[in-house]
Amino acid sequence: MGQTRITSAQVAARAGVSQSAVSRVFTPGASASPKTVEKVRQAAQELGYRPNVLARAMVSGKSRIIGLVVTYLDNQFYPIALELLSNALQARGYHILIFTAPNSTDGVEAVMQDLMDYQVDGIIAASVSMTSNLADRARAMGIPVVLFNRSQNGPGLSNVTSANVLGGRKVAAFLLAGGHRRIAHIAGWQGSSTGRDRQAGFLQALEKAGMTPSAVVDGMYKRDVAIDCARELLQADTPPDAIFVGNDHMAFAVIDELRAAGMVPGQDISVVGYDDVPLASWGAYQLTTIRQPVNRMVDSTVDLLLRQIETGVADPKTIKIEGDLILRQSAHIPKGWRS
Amino acid sequence: MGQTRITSAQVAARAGVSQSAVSRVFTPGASASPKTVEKVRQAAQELGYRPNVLARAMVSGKSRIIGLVVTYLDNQFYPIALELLSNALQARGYHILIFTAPNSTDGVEAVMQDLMDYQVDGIIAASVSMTSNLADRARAMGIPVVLFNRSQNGPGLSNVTSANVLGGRKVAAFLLAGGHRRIAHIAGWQGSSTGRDRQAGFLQALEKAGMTPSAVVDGMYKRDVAIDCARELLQADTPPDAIFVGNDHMAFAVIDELRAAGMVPGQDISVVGYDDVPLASWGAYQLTTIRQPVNRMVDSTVDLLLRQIETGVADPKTIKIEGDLILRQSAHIPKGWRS
DNA sequence: CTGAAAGCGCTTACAG
DNA sequence: CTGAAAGCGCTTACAG
Repeated sequence: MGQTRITSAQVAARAGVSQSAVSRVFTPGASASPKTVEKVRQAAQELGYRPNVLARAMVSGKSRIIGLVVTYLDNQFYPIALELLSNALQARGYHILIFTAPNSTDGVEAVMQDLMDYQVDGIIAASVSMTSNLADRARAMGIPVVLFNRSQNGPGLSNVTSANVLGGRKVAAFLLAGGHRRIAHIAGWQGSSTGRDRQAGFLQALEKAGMTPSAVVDGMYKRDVAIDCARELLQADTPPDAIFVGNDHMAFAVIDELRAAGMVPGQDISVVGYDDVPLASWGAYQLTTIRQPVNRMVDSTVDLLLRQIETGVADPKTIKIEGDLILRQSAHIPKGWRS
Repeated sequence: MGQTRITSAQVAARAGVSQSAVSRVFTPGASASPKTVEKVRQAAQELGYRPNVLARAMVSGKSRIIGLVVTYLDNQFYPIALELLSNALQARGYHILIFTAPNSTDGVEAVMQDLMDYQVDGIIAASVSMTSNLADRARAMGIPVVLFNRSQNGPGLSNVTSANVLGGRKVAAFLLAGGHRRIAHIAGWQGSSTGRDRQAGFLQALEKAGMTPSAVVDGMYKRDVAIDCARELLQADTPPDAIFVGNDHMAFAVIDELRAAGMVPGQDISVVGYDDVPLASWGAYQLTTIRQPVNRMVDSTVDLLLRQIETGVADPKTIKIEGDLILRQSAHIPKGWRS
C-alpha cells in the first residue's frame, strides 16, 4: 500500500521555502508574499498536498468536528434533521461525527464520553436527555452542548425545540372547534420534554374549555406501543371520537389500527399528529398535524453552537419555534376554520 | 471557560511515574507492572483523565474514524443502514464521520476529498458512484473504500449489494405466475448499478418467457418522478396490469397515485417494490417487495472494510446477497405460490 | 514577509 | 518493566 501522504515539509523542499511558509499559505489568516503563495501552491499542486486536519486540530485545539448523538432513526423526522444539520455544518467547515445511542441514560453517558475523547468542538444531542453530571463535565471541558428537540434546564445547556406547549393547545382548540367531545390523547414519551409539553398544552386548553380528555395514555414514541394504545381506546366503553397522538410516527400506527377496525379517519374519528414529516402528506395517510419547523430549528441549533464555539462565550439559550397546524383529511375540519 | 483537559503528563506527575508509563497503561498491548497500572489508574481516575484520541491518531496513523458518504436520507432504507453501520462500527471501536453529498459527480468528489483530509481509516460510500480518479487517489493513499448498495468495477474498490439481477428475475417470475400480461417497469435510476441490475434481471426473465414489458420508464428513485411515471402509464392505450417499481420509496408513490385514480392495488393491478423498508409492512401500503438483507449487507461491509484496515492488505471483493420476495397485499398472489 | 524553534499530546523504539 | 528521547504534521510566537 502506498501510504505516502505528502507533508508540508516535502512541499517546502520542492518550493524552496521553509515549512512555516507552506503552513502560512494554507492558513486562512496568513501573511505571505504573492511570490511565496505562488511557489507553494504550485509545488502543493504537483505533489497533491493537502494539510492534515488532525495535526492542525492538535495544535490549534479546534477539531472542526461536531459530535451528534441520535437515537430514533426510524422516525422520519431525525434523518431529515440529520441531513439538514450536516449540510449546514459542512457549509461552515464543520463535520459531524455520529453516535447512535440507545436511549438509556447509561448508553448516552458512554457515548458522550466517547465523543469527548475525539476532541469535538461541540455537541448536538438530538432527542436525548443528559444527566447533570454529564452536562457539568462538558461544561468543565468547555465543550458547548445544544439539545435538539428536547429541552432541559441545566447550567450551560442550550436547547432548541418547537413550541410544544403551544402546539398542544392548538390541537385542542382545533378538535374542540370540530365538535369533538370524547377526545383521547396517546402521548409522546413522558420521560421526554416534548412528550410532556405537548400533553401539558393539550390538557390545559381542554380544561380551559371545561373539558376532560376521555383517556390519556403514554405511547412512548413507539409504533408497537401506539398500536396497543389505539386498540385499548377502541375497546373502551366510550371510545373516543378524536385522538391527538404525540408524534406522526405513532399517528401512522394509530391510523393503520383504526382502519384495521373498519374506521375511516377524518369521518368516523379524527386523528392529529405532531411533526409533519413527509409521509404525513402522502396519499396513504393525509395526516393533520403540527408542523415542526425543522429548517428553522436546525438553523438555530447551528447558529447557537457555532457562536459559542467561535466566540468562546458560553451563552446558553432556550429557543422555542412556533409551528403551524397543517390541515389534511385525517381529521374533521370545522366549517370556516382557519389555522 | 475552563478548558482544562488533563494530559498524560499531569497524570504521570500525580502517580509518580513517567509519562510513557501512563501511555502504556492506556495502550491495549501494554506492558506495565500491576503496581504501575494501579497507581496510574488511581491518578487518572482522580484527575478525570482520558487519552486524547486525536494525538493518538497522529502518532499511530490510525484515526479510528470511518468516513460515510450518503445522499438519499429521505428513503427509509438509508437511515436504517446508517444506524446499523454506526452500531456495528462503534462496537468495534470506530466511529462515523458523516458527509451528506449531492448526488452529482462534482459533489461527491469535493466531499470525498474533504473526507480524506480528516485522515479517515476507511470510507463507506452509500449509493454513490466514484470517478476512477477518486478511487485511484484513495488507493494511492492506502484508504480502503467499500461501496454500499452500489456496485462498480475499479481497482481497489469493494462493493456490497443485494443480488439485484436475481431479484429482478424473481419479481418477473412472480408476476408472470400471477397471470399478468401487461407488465410495466418503473425502473430505479439508470445511472446506478442497482437500477440497471434490477431492470436487467427483470427484462431477462420476461424475455425468457417470451414476453416484452408493456413499458419501461426511469423513475430516478424520486417520488415526484415516480408519480409522473405512474400517471403516464395509466393513461396509455393499454394500461399495465402489473408494475414492478425499482424501489419501495417509489412504489409508495405509485400506490398513492393508483389509489387516487380509484384503483385498488392487489386487485385491479399488482405493484411490487424493492427493499422491504419498514413502511412496506405497515397497514397503509402492504407492499409486496424484495427484501434487501440490510443486516447482512452491513455486516459484510464492516467486515470487508475493517479487515482491510487492520491487516493492511487490499483485497477488494464484490459481494451480492440474495434477498427474498416478501408477499403482501399489493400484488395478486398466484394460487399455490411459494417464494 | 520569512525562517528557526518550540510545542500540541500522544506512541514507540531504545537503553537500562 | 521503565524512563528519556525522538517524532507524528502541523501552527504560532519570536526574531530578523
